[in-house]
Amino acid sequence: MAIEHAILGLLSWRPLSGYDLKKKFADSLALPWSGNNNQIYNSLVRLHEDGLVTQEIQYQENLPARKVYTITDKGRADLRQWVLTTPELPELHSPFLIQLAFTGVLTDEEIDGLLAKYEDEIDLELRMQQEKARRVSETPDRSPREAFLWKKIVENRLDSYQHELDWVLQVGAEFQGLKKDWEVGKHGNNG
Amino acid sequence: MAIEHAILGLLSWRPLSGYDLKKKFADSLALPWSGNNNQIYNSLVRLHEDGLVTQEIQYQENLPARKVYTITDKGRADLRQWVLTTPELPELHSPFLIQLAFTGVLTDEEIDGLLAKYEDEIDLELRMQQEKARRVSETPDRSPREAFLWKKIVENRLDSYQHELDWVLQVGAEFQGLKKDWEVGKHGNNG
DNA sequence: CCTTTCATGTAACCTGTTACATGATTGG
DNA sequence: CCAATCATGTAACAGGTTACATGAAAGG
Repeated sequence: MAIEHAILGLLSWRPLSGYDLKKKFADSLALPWSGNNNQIYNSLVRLHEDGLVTQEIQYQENLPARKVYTITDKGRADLRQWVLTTPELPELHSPFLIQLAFTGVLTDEEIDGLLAKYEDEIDLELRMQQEKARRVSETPDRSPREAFLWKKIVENRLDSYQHELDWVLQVGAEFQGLKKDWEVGKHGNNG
Repeated sequence: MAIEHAILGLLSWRPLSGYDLKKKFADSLALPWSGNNNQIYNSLVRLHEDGLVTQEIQYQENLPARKVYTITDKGRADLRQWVLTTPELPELHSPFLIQLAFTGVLTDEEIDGLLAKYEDEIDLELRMQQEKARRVSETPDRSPREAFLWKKIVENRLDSYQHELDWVLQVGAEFQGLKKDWEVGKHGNNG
């Protein structure tokens, strides 16, 4: 499971608690998980059972106890092997494209509206992610090589939004241009 | 659920059986589902229960009976409403980026190897999808407007592979250029 | 003889989400 | 007084996959 290896990866940098990991995932642009408890706490139990991490309970004054996890040699070996496995293809989940596929029943204007809404959403999301990327550095105290790769990973994600934005702008523009042809073609209007 | 609306969308074109739908999904570049039985047959049961489709059993000589589903007015209304809902943002699932994020333990050459493998895979997939796009037309007997939109949907998917390919080529090239700097920076090698 | 096509359906599993549950401490 | 932070965990659900199960007919 990828999230277990992502957890192992973060633990290979320094020991962390479940709560720490949760925040890392929630704040990260590079690690695309929501940081929900279920996955993290259950993954940690499995990693512990498999001997890939060790657990140390730290009792604190005035605060709940923390379970701090440290990667083991077995864990490092497992991580290394996983990182070297043959890469999988990326998958794009775009519910909007499905919607667009079945707009046959809509008017040209309704489709214009949908495209415009989608454009606004992508644009907003892109700006927010760019802003977030500017604020937080995800690779403190890491090597220049790792800093470079993480920058490229974040770029990949931001570029895919930019690419989507470019696409919708172009579709919108071409759609405008073609509307007249369609009107001529059918000598009437649609609905 | 999006796949139920995709099914409803296809049924809005013409009545189809579960088996027909399965093939449509399996062959489609625009509809990103594998076409597994579980989803399709269960979705059809739900759509039928909700009165969005009607079912007609067609008995055949020398072949199993077909259950052919036809969209109802209620189904068309439901589809129209869904198509008009506010678009959701696309999600990119890229396990490779997670792998790359934790390559700290690898040598520069091992990372080169990973990038090259990923490039090959994306390139191969892109060619296969392009070939498939050339072979099959997914919008027979549809309006020019719908043909245009479906072309754009397929373009979106192909472009996202092309974009990924461009990205990995650039990362690979930059990585080559920086290797020397890193060597100089640490006056040694890594592993 | 074996594989593919036709056609329907079920079972088991994996990954991910939101929401619920508990409970002390700190800060506005 | 209310919300946020710390910290762990569980439950219910949604969406997707592969594999199993059945069985006739056609084609190489």
